[in-house]
Amino acid sequence: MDVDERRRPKRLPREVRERQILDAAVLVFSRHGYHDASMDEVSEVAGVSKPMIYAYLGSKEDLFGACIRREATLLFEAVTAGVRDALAPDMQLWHGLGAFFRFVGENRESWRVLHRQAASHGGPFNDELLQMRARAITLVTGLLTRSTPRPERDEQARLSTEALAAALVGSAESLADWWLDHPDVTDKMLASWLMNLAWMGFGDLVDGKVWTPS
Amino acid sequence: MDVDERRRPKRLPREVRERQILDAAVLVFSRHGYHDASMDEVSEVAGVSKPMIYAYLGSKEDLFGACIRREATLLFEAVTAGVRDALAPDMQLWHGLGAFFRFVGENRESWRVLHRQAASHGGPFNDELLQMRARAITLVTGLLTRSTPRPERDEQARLSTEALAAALVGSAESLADWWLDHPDVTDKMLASWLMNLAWMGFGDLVDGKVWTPS
DNA sequence: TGCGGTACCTACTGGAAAGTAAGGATACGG
DNA sequence: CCGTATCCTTACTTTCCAGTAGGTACCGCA
Repeated sequence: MDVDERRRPKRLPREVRERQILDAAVLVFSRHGYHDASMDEVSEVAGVSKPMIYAYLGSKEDLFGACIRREATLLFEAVTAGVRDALAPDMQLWHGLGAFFRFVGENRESWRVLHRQAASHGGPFNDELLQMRARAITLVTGLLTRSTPRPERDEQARLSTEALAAALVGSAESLADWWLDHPDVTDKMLASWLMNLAWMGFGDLVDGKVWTPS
Repeated sequence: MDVDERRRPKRLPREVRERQILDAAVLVFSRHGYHDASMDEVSEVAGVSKPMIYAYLGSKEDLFGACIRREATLLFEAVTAGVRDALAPDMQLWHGLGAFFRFVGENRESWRVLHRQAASHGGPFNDELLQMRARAITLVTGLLTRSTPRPERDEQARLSTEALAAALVGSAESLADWWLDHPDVTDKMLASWLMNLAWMGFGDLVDGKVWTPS
């Protein structure tokens, strides 16, 4: 009876604690945003005292940066894993969108942190996030570029392609946000809708033409 | 010599001061974000002491809400003014996009406040912003709905149309953000690119088909 | 000229939260 | 059973900033 195991928190290796702390931080940041989240709350949710966080993960900014980095990497890996290089461009896009919405559906908090909170800073971790988005845009840009038959690409064409990639990435992000308010639809429906918009355009959709995976 | 007019701030009517304060607040909020913006800095930029702000505009949240409301209203009015009801759907969209990018180009700070800062809150003014975005989505949804020839609209079709409207609105927002990093392009180019994406889709664009205003 | 009201200020308070000091407890190798 | 590295805590300091108390200067009007 000398040791009550529920009250006595076990000593755990650093690696495990760091994961717990990061998990808690993602949750708290996603709920309150960067500034309204307090280190005290993170420590409470993580079940660890505050100095541990500072010892393991550094300052609040460092902690936030670590969250962003971890979640963004996971998301990016999920998307790239979904894209198979050998496929036709439209099918690549299709799989990429599918992987994206699947990830968001399974990791709501991660998505909130990435998209809402991280975007609203001038801080250093914002770069981290912008960089990740830039990689996504690059990915899509390459996909679009490869899908154009003739390679006479002047500066104008290159710019417009990148812009369209940015627009496409943005529409996926916004659709993911819209999803938060309409939880009844599935990830597959979203992917299919956006795919149709991106590949067919409203002009064709109005005429009843649709895109379907070949 | 009894009165140095430059040092002696004139007594101004409330209306004027409120405008000055709001202008300053939009600037400061757009630079630092909601939390890193201090009322002291707002008061300094506005050329007015802090208690004036509290007397006229209320708390910090109230002030921010007032900024959002003013800027969002301006943006929304600019867009709706650009859309002529009598035109064909594609032309309506075209004019709406043009008005949107023109506004963003002429009001960068407003845009930053609206899109970046306001989105990252759970607070009450976030509703203000979400509501404004919802109105934009509604506008586009109506436009798209009217453009479909046959009105056999089941729930599924209605949902997908709204989702596409959300995606379109989001892509315009993202493109506006992308613009901040690529200042050389013009508002007309952006509107044209996005119009092509939205109406023709990549499938047609790859084939060399383009949309042009009729 | 005095009275009320509005514009406006300096200088403070209170509280929240980032970050830290200093030490306690546990495992483990010798 | 002793040393030492690691895990972990309570309780504190410090800074920053939203919000306010209380008072001054100016205007219109009787």
